[in-house]
Amino acid sequence: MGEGGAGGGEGLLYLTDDQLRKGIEAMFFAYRAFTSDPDRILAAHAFGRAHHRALHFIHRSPGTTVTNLLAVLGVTKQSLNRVLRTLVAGGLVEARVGRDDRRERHLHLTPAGQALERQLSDAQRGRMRAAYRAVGPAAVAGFRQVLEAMMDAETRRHYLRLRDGS
Amino acid sequence: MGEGGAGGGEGLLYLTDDQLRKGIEAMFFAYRAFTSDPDRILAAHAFGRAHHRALHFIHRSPGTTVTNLLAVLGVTKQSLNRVLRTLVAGGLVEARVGRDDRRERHLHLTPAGQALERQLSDAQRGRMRAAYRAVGPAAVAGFRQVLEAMMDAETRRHYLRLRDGS
DNA sequence: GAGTTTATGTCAGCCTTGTTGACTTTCCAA
DNA sequence: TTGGAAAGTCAACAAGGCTGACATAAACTC
Repeated sequence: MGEGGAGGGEGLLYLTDDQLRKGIEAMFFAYRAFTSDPDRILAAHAFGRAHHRALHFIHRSPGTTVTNLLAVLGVTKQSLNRVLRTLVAGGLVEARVGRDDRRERHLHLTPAGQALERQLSDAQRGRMRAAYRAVGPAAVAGFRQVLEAMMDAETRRHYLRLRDGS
Repeated sequence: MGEGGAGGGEGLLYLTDDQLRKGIEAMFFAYRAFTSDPDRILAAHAFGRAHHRALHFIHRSPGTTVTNLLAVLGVTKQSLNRVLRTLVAGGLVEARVGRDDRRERHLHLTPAGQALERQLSDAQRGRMRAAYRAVGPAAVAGFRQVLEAMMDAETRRHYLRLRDGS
């Protein structure tokens, strides 16, 4: 019946290649906007996007270990280590030796780190809030549902643990 | 009344900092998944994400010029030129001198370029289709609405021109 | 026809952020 | 006491951004 091979006609028009393509392009353009505000702030501090990610998740899970952060961020320890080193050197992050297991480093934001994290997340939330307000709660619910359905199982685990309170 | 300062109580709970934070984290994790399938394919061909973006938009707008592609992708000409050079050298893209204005290069995918683009977009659409199917058309509509509301005005212009047919 | 602007390409160099591989130190646990 | 996990370090490399400077051809303008 001309629905692009989906057949049946029970309202599957939203699964056509054309609709999927529009969703793909929307993700590309929106993600660029999504990172643009923090990027501007970071540039002024001589930090990059990787530093923002580290600050965000340390803020979310104070006292988290390097290994845990590694799993959440999905990068190598060498890559993360370089970022953490500059954050510690810059006085934004403190790496405390673990009490129970003294091999572990528990990561915390310093007051300066909290200030920058706040500045970055304020900017990012500002854009998100404007978008949410413009489209209303029903659209927002759909937005989150699609994003969650796109994640890999492993990634979703990390996401849900954060979403539902660590 | 305890709605995080939004006040009024007319169902503004979806605008709390906590809800916004969940949306931000969902964007981060979903975007990583979103790019993971093409990234795997590209790695096997010794290409990167930048090549994928160029292939995608040349496929979408056959005969587009370098300047136009520059505006859509939002990168410098030096950066794009490096990518285009390898795509032309690899026989995936053809740069034809313009008829009316012979300074312009009109970009087209070769059959090999079309084949790779198809492989990449099939993978990306596959993930998107599964997510769409899992949540249904209403959620998908909300997903697109939020993404479009997040874009900068300038970016949205490019997006809409593509969305509604170039 | 001369001068300016536009479209494109190119060279050189820099930065961030990712990668792999090899190795060391620390230290918990069997 | 020994094996292995956690953490850190060094070296080298690549992708893909960036800036600045410059070249060329073509189109446009006066």
